[in-house]
Amino acid sequence: MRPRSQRGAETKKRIIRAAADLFHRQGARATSPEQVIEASGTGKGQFYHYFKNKEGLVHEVLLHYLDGIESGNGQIDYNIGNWDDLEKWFAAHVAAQKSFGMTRGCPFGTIGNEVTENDDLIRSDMSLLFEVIKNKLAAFFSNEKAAGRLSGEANEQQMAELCIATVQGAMLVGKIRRNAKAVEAIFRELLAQLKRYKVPRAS
Amino acid sequence: MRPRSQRGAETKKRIIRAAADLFHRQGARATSPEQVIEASGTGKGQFYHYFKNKEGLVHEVLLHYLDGIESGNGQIDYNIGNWDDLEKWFAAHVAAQKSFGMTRGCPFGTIGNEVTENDDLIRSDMSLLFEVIKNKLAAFFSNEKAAGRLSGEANEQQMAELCIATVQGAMLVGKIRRNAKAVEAIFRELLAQLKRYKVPRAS
Amino acid sequence: MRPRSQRGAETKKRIIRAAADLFHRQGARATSPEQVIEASGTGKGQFYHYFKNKEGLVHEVLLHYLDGIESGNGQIDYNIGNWDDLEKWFAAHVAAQKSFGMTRGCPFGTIGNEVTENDDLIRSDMSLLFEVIKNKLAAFFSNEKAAGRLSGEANEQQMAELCIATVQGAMLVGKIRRNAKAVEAIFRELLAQLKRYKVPRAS
Amino acid sequence: MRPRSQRGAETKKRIIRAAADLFHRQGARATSPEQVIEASGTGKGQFYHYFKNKEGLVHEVLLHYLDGIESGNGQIDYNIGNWDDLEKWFAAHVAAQKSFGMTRGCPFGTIGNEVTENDDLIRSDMSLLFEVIKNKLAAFFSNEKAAGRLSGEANEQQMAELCIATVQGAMLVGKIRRNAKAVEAIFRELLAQLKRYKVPRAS
DNA sequence: TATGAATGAGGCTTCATTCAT
DNA sequence: AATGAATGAAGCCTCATTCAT
Repeated sequence: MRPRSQRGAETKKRIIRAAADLFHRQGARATSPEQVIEASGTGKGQFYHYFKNKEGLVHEVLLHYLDGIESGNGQIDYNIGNWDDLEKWFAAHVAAQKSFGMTRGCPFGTIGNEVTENDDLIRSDMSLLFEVIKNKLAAFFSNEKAAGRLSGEANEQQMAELCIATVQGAMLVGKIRRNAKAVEAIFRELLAQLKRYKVPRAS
Repeated sequence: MRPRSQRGAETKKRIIRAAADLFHRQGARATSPEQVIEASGTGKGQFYHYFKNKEGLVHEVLLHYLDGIESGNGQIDYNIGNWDDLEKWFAAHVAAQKSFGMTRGCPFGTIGNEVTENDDLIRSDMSLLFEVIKNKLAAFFSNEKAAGRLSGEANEQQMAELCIATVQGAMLVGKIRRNAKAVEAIFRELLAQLKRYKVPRAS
Repeated sequence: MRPRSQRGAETKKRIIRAAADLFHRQGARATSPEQVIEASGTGKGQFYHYFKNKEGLVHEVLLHYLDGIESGNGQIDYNIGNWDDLEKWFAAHVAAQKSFGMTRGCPFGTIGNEVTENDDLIRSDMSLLFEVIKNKLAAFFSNEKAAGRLSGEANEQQMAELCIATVQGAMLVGKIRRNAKAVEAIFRELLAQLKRYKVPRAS
Repeated sequence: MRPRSQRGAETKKRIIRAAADLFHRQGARATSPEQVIEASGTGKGQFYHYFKNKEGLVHEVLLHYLDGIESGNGQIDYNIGNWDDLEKWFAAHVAAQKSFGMTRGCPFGTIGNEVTENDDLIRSDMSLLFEVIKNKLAAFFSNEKAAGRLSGEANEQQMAELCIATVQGAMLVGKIRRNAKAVEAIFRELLAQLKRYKVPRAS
């Protein structure tokens, strides 16, 4: 048996994980606290003990995703050191989608899409999430540029943003079409485009 | 007073328009029939007289969008004849978003993102919608190719899909960031990439 | 084409017949005017043209049944002249039930059961219906008695009432059990009992 | 204040009792959850906390009746040891009906009559209910037979079924007619018939 | 830390009826 | 005689949350 002080933290984690899965499957709006409670095998009291309200849970789910990105413990590896890693990064997104039979989109996009004018907390969480990812991608492009392997014309920030936007849109299309091939084609096209910025190796 | 045969059709249109706006603002899931009823100035009975249920309304809203695309009466002009038109097409998306203070994403994506495993009707409507748009874009690229103005390497279908995915993702990012500049940058980057396929004019 | 003055009467009949079937299947309470309208292939206006309201329809359905009993045009023959006819009368009830796969009870009982304190019109219709049937049965017993074939101890009214009550109860049991055998057994028992009043023929 | 473990159970009982009364008065179909909630002095949430849905409530009401029959705590005593008890059993049904001014039928029949093809849960509950009652009655007849006080010709099961069916039908007729005398006459007739199976005492 | 009873607002839908043509 | 648009009350149920233990 674990030390008492950790039991609670585990319950909370269990709730967050159950919620993340449900949010991914059906969106946060369509997920009721009850469903999360049931899926996590907890009780109503626990839920409101650990989270102020449903919005608080969404917030923590997003922080959990953020942590996964920054710590490298998440589903997808955001540490991109070379073009191969970038290719794998795209591939990992399709793979994740395939693992759910192409019935889900990107977990971030699914939540982000639902924010409205009043959901400032969640919106800023999402904003941060995209920012962090952008920086990871931009860092790679910058490194390449610094090493003289990327054309001076390349705008690293813009390229990174394009990658994020395309991944979001492609996964949406993939879910709508229930078709992985479409997503792969989009990624292939984008990669082909980006690689045109590559500076040919001196022989 | 209107001829009898149009009375009903107008009420229905009014409901669809009110719904489209609410769905765009807050998503279909977060929009209750009651809100639509109120916004359209109708009664509960009328709502269910014209639509089997809420899903039926979403369906008809999507058909309405489809009609707007095909007839050219929609907000955005999908008839693209040259690179300028394409540029305008992207610009129109940002403009639309700006007109709502960057608080909304793409009306299609907003609905599409909410689709779950069981929403087969809506999913196939969305699928058709994207298909139609893709064909409009692909037709432009094909024409360019046929005219020898686009590299033989270009894959028109893939390019079109990339455009769609990027527009969807960019508008999502734009809504999350509440920032039009980001969207514009993404579109600029994408356009720059696509234009690289252009065959330089013979002098 | 029929003379104009009869077309309306036919529509009304069509509504009544559709309603009778639906009431039998699922009860009057569970049957909405809309269902009747749809089943009869009429329009809303017609319904309220011919019937004051839903209660009015139930009323007319019951009058229709009454007419069937009195005219002999109904499903079941209430003209009982000898013990064989009585036996057939019981058998006809089971047969009717079987024709619906034992999923329905007696059409009268199904409607009668639903009356509440305030349904005075329907209650008195039902009362009349039972009265008419009772008289048909009692008449038979009285004739038998007059002919010296039934014991002087026999109370014809009471016997008739017992028959009606048992038929109602048996058909309920039959529907609940989805079992014709049970109904047949009950009728067999009742008939055996009633026949004990028979005066043995002088040899 | 009550021990915690009983708080919920009492609320549930309160709902069941309120529902049983309303179902008896106006049928289950005509009774809305809201009416039950109001009559039981509970809230909507509690209703659906304790019952999956309205059908679940009907189910539990029937189980409650079943318990009343088996435990002997119900309104009517089903433990019949002699002919006097049987007579009292019939009398108790009329008495119950009278206590409501002959405006209600049998609580079981009222619910059972409303059953349709799709109400499998309720139908099987009703089936069980009738089965249990039948067994109680049949046991009495069997005992009498074993003791040589009932003719060997008597079919105990059939007699029991006849009793049940007749009670159901008679109470329906009683409610329709608003007349206790009619019910009493039917019961009198049935009893007279059944007693003819009695074997005369050896002198 | 944990449980689940309690609350009431609101979501989706059907109903019964009336009205205009 | 016929159609179907319009109305609003009500029916069934879920939601998000708080409270008592």
